[in-house]
Amino acid sequence: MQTLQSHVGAVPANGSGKRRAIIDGATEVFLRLGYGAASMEAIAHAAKVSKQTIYAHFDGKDALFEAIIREKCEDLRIPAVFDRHRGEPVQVALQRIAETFLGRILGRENMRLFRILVSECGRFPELADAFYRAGPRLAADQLAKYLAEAEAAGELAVDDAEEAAEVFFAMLRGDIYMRRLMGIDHAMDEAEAASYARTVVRNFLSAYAN
Amino acid sequence: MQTLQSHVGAVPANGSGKRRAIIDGATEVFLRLGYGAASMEAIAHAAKVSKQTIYAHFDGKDALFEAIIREKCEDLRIPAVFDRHRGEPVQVALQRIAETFLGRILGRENMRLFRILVSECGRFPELADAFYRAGPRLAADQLAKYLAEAEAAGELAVDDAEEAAEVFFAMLRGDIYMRRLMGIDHAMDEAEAASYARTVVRNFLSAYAN
DNA sequence: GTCTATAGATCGATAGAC
DNA sequence: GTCTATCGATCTATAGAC
Repeated sequence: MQTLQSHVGAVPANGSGKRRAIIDGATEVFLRLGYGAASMEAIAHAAKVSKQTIYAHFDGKDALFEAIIREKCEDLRIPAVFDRHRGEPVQVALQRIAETFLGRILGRENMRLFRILVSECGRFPELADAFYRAGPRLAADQLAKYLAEAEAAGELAVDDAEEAAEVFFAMLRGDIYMRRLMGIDHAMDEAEAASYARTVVRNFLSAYAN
Repeated sequence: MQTLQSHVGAVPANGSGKRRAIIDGATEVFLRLGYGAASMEAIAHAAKVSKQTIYAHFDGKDALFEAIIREKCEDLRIPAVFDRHRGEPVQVALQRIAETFLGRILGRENMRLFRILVSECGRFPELADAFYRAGPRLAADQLAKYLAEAEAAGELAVDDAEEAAEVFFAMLRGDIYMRRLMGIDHAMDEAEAASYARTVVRNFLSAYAN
């Protein structure tokens, strides 16, 4: 087994470009077709390399799949939309958070990623866990932290911040998340998302306002 | 092409048993392995018939898959838990509805069915639609009807019954539905479900109580 | 490292005997 | 209708030339 150093060093000027091309091509093919239907030949074609070049960089189909899914999960980590802005009312902050996440979680890339993880959670349980922790769990934890701070500041009445955060995101996903998952509905445009977010925030504040 | 009459009539005493065995075996294998990973040989083995016997009853793998998924979707149609009982408070009715559905939608069979529909919604879009209409959509419509009646009776303040029904089920699914889908969490026991249902009903009534 | 060519296994579907 | 045996296609992974 070669060292990481030599492995990385062995693909310098043009080689690293190949690795990027493989990952990008594999990401596109896996997310579009799913694990089973994605053939190594289709991936090689999408990446514009030969099959053997893929096997020179990755141990096999499983390892390639793991690599691209883990990279996608890292991309999920969201910017800091949960920071409490000085003087910003809770309703405004929640509206901003809701709109941000509606755009993200209902987006095409996230849908494809979630579908493939649901399909393959039996074969790759650790990948589903990685997704959950980098996505829904992290977001809920950060919102819970925000809600707890708002409660401490006397702006909300949440006795269980973690539970409240989960309720917020559950309402945010709502029925359209299921429809999107099954390919029934299309994504919302910004106006629809803003309107739906207002409904969610209103319902949430009805239950947790001070 | 033979008539339906002759086709049904051609599998009488022992033949209809074979057809049942094929459907049962296929259901088990498809829901356990998914569409792609389920081989016709594995299905034949599970049904205790030969592969050719399957092809005598079904046009192919696609047709067999469609048949068993459609049967499963029919099984989803729920009993009448939405009827307004005379004198029953809204809170009690919603609690009963919530507990009933928590047991169903988080159950193992429903999870497996939903996973495979999410995986194959690209290949079989009409099956995903059939599931949605027989399951989540039907339930939400029935709850909306109940909520509208409760509103008319002055027991609730819902200006949009359909929206309120979707919010109710969205909260009911909550975070655990996603965890269950990805195989992270196990199903709730009855005590957990009852406790969680109380939280949902309380939050719902906070937003929509009269 | 990268290519072409192919081995080895498995799958969906079918042929032919009974 | 049901069985055994097999075809043709396709897949992952590898061998060998450069």
